[in-house]
Amino acid sequence: MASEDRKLDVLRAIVEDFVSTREPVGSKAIVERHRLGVSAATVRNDMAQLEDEGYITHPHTSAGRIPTDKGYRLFVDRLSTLKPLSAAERKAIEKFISGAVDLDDILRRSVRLLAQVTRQAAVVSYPSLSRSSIRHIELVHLAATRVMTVVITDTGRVEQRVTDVPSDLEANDIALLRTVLNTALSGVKLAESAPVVADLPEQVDRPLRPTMSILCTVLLDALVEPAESRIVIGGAANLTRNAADFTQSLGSVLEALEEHVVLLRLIDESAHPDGLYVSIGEENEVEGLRSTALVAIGYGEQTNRLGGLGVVGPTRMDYSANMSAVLTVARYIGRLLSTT
Amino acid sequence: MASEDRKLDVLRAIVEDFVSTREPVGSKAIVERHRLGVSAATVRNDMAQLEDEGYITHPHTSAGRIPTDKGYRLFVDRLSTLKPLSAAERKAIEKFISGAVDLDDILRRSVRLLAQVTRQAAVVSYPSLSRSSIRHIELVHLAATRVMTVVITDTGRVEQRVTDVPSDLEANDIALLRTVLNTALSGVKLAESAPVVADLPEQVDRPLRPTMSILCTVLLDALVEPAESRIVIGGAANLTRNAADFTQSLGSVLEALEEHVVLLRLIDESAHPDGLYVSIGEENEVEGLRSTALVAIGYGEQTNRLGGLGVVGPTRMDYSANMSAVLTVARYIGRLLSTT
DNA sequence: TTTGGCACTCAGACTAGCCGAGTGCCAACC
DNA sequence: GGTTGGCACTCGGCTAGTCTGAGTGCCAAA
Repeated sequence: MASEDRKLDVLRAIVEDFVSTREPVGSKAIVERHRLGVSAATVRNDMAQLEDEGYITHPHTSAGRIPTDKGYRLFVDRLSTLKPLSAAERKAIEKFISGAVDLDDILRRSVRLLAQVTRQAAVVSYPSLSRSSIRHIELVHLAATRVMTVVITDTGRVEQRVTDVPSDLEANDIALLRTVLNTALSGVKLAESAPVVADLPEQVDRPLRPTMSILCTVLLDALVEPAESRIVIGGAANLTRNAADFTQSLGSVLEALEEHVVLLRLIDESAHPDGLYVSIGEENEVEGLRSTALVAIGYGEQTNRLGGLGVVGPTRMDYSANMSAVLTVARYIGRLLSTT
Repeated sequence: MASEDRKLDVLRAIVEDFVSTREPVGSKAIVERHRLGVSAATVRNDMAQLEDEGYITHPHTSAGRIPTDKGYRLFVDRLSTLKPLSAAERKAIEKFISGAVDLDDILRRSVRLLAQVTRQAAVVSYPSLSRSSIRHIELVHLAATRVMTVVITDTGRVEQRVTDVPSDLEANDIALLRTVLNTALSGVKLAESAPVVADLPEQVDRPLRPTMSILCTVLLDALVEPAESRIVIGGAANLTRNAADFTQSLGSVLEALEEHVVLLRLIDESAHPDGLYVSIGEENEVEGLRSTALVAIGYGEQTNRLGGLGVVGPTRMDYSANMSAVLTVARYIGRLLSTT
């Protein structure tokens, strides 16, 4: 029975070499590039076992080995170490993102940066509405029977809706409604806002109730996580560099990335701030991403997760580097958004 | 000398057949598929002339002809007719876009739709800030010395900024500032707002002036077209279907599409509401799009152009169909945004 | 358990030959 | 003069055959 430790070393060598060379790696190449202290024949025996156990395969008889999804999984779980980013890289991240003027800009810059650093496609989700709380509600009187409702959350997200209301409104009606809304809703978590909103029409004088009812409908619509929730994507061009790696067509990967709703759910459900989430190849729940790997993490604080971000690339990716990049960017924008 | 008219017919046949079959088209194929009333030999003579004049080329000796950029140009300018969309298609467009809840949603839906109908990558630019006018400015008191400024334009675009102000503010200070800002700025075109803003600090009592100055700085920042202006892209996956058509790599096309600043300038400068803009292959000013064709148009009204939209695809595209799709969607959202 | 040796496999690269779509040109025709 | 049929010619793409070498699997010896 071969030494378990050495077998893992062999697997690590295969993953690392395959990631950097893109070529199936043979026994000879391994003994040459890694000082394992054993001969090629021994490595071959180990490789045969690794293959039996499903960690690596053969593209064909006379080729070297490549890791399977299961092999990458083991590598990520047990063999990889986070490569901390260089001080210069951290500095660059900080500098680039901190130049942002608003939430949109922060996220746009983050995704761009992440794509650049990892050389993969990057995804950042907007801070989830339902976990943030209402900071302020503004009513803007556009015309006699036309009102714009603006909801501002503590994460800087702004939702607005325009509605027609049944009766002409005076300036002080608007002021009153505004006061009632803010008194009732300021500081309330969006997830807990529905019952509060339902109760609002009761709190105003009879003549304003129909108007308030309509506003409440609008609010509920704006406060419930919108069906087409927001996500930003960048660096899709990076996928073409590795197009050959996708057993599915590059097209279906791009399509999957454009399915914002699905992608958002993926990122938001899987990525918690306390730990990196890695999904490799067939493990992936999203059909179109079955030939890719996803490295994702939430941002925000343990107790108050805001959103998530990650990178999508070929399963043959530098997990160590990408994991640290994702982690670093998430920590940074988490801090940034928590203190805004 | 061959008949000029027939030569154009031949060019049209070549473009149409090449677009639909993706194969270089030969003289025999033309006489079979199009009733020109002449023999293959005659067509060959015409083709030789068209080639001399630079409208078509040979991939190699024993292959059929394909149009050059110049050939497509002639086709677009003189030979193509708009294929009006079917009533059902129009209905679908209207229905899908009118379900949108806000500006973001309108544009997101438009781009998606355009990509779907044309089966190309689609681009829609946000209504340009500088051409719209201010509908309302809202100040939100976040904390004693912290204020959020929200600018709402008549095109539904909302810009917000958070700032610290030098002195503690009372509720009625905010109310006063809000009134002054709105009195001065409501209805003012953004392009003409700078001098008005500069004058504002004078209009409030001395104690509030420093605060007003800061707010004015913020306003100027928000009102000047932001460097990274907004654009929405969809259907990039469609590009992969035609990847073989791009002499440059698909990657550089995707990269060009991610250069939002450049793309925005392209769309906004070239696309006027009164006419379709078509840029074919080498004509394109953007390096990364030299192997693609762009069909774009502005939306809004002649006198008040809001933004632009278009599709990007291979030069071998169905110009007629794409031009009508672009036109129809532009008209529709132009109307929609002008009446909001 | 490790190692060197050896027969075996097979993708990829290279070559040669064939096929046929399509051209260019020319002489004849209307 | 423009149009046409005929014909020789070109050349990319396909197929089949061959060769090579990297890499394996297995075995017997250390």
